[in-house]
Amino acid sequence: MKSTITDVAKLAGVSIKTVSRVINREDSVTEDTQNRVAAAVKQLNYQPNQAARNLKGTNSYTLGFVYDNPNAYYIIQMQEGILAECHERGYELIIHPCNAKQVDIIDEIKSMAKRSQLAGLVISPPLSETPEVLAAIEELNLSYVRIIPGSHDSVESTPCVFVHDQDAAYKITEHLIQQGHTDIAFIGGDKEHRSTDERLNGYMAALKAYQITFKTDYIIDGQYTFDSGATGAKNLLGLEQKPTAIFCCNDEIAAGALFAARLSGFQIPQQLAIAGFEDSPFSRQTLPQLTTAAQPTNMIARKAAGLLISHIAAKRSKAKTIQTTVHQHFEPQLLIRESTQLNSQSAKSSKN
Amino acid sequence: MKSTITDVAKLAGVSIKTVSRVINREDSVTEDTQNRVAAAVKQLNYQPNQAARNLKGTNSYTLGFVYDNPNAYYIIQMQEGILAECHERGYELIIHPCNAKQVDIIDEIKSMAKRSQLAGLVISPPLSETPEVLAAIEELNLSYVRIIPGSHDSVESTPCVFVHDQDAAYKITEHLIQQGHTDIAFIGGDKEHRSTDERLNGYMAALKAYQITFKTDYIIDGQYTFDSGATGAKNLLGLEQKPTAIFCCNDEIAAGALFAARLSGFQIPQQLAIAGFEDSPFSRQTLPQLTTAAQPTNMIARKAAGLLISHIAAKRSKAKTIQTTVHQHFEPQLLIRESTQLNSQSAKSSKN
DNA sequence: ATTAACAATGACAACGCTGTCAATAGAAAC
DNA sequence: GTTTCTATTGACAGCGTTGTCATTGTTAAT
Repeated sequence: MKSTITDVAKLAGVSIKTVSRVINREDSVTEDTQNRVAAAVKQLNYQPNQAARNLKGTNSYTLGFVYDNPNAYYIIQMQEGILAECHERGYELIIHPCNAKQVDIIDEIKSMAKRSQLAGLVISPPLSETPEVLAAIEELNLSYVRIIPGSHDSVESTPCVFVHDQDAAYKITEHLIQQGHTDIAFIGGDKEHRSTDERLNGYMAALKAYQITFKTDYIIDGQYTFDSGATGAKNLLGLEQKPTAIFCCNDEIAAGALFAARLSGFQIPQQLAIAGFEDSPFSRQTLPQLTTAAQPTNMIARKAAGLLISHIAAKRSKAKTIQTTVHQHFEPQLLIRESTQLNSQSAKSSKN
Repeated sequence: MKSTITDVAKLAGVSIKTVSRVINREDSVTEDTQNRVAAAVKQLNYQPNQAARNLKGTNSYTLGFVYDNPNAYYIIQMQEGILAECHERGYELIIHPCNAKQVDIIDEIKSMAKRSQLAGLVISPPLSETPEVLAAIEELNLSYVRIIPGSHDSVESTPCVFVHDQDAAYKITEHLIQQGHTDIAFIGGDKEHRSTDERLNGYMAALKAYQITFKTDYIIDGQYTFDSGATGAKNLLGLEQKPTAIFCCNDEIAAGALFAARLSGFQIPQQLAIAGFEDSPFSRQTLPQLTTAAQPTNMIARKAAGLLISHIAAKRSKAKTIQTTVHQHFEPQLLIRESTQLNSQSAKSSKN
């Protein structure tokens, strides 16, 4: 039933080593031989045994994904992207949820990396922003990619995928401006998260570009929670000069703001436009649905995994020039829905 | 740096086989020897190499988790539970998201099971309710556990963890009754999901137990969506004799119902009580927060993985009596929050 | 024509662990 | 005291793959 490299070799009439060569795309194999082997592989439905491949100490075909993030939706997207890439490139993935605040987090990561003989690690925010964690991995001499909000100006010599929150925030703000708004407020997320700053910067940049002077009253500190959005909106709507639009730092905040505003009798979007950020399920679980910005998390994760695998391969083949830094830009997508759009067909809401 | 079983054996002054015995908790090892080995393991910070363990064809220490579920929150909980158990018992986990509607799903599962040399599979709903998938796994002669809504009356001879949605629904309904309600409506989820029926049964049972005659008007078909909740509530509140409480089949529906009710000017919970189901993040993202029922998904998953591992171990040791069927009951937890509770301190809402 | 160089392939060991079976030692039975 | 049993331990092969190095055949250089 289960075929091994030996079976393939026999069928193809070559040695197991040659089969191995074909599998691993090494050079020095005749095209003819390659074809014969490929045919045999197909016929026997042969799958290399991962355990055996990993055993030969030198290299491994297992990646790790370490995360600490309360947002299940984000993680699942991430994970599925990484898995897709791993699958395609013949790697396995070990997933490791953890708690950044835990004392022995460093040991834990080290221990898992060792136990599973990882070839590399994919690290998502906020872990990817934690210097101690990065230092620990560096020390293990393990390859890794980080996914981080920001732009590549700031950054050192390790593979990274940058998520351009700032651009996305700019786009959203711009959209609000184009809808005719000039009194646009901003409700922020947790200050420790780099993303909050990024998004605020995008907001400011858009205002500036359109020569709208911003009011400090309109910038509200908050957290990434529903309550924070509700409170923020209540405060904003109690101002002398109310804003006509609110850009919320994520969808949860926006959902809270929307709820509070509607309860206070505001018509959305007629009297107040509200935009979120992230394209989480929350943005579709409101009435009306929220305009938001989507980062292609799945693709970002996939790209990150791809980068990592290539990096590992380069390292393996002792390439003199390992291209250590790789920049990757992802265009965020603006999802315009009913919460900001005045005219249009989408008024019939409710039935999707 | 990285120590192997040989290093441990040397340090402990025993053979590698003995170390192996201690690691795998086989019998026939003196307590004294065990201690010596354990000490050496600790001193060297030894971790068995998983790849090598898996290599010896006969058994593997890798489990698989196959899922197809749109609910990210549920999957993450599930996954973390399984991972915790795997970690504790020295197993690894390969995660495989998939699409049940895909044509070649069966082949896909077979292929992954083979490639990763899985020792067993954990299957969650709705895949765990799909006969073809189960048949395929059966054919692979692979151990597996299923997690399914229902009770053990119905079921065959494979390890299962049953999630008693009915009991939980009963509890919620009972809670509403105890709050003084008699006009209690029900908004259901998708009909294809077994859980919808289970929850409806619980609702009916509670009404019956308290001798409340139910009105067919009060039972609304729906889907597991926010919109469905909003529409359902609107209809219910348009009835001649309005219900004073609504039990929604999950939290998304409840969030929709809550939103619609508040917009129509109803005070929650004073004029209308609303309860959800699942304890998803949605239940905390409303104003007021939703009463709901929590299934301990994490623990359920953990238990399932534990069951599977034990089952595999039994099979391995050629135990004459493999206990094939295992029933496991989990007590759902009632989370009473502001959306149903009239009196009480929790009125101060909003600030958690 | 002879040699050197290179491209393509194969033989074989090794990776770290567990299964099998043999060896030892002490206890129990004769 | 000798034999049998049992509990504890160890020696060694082998899992499926890749790395190393040797071998073959072919082409280019002399």
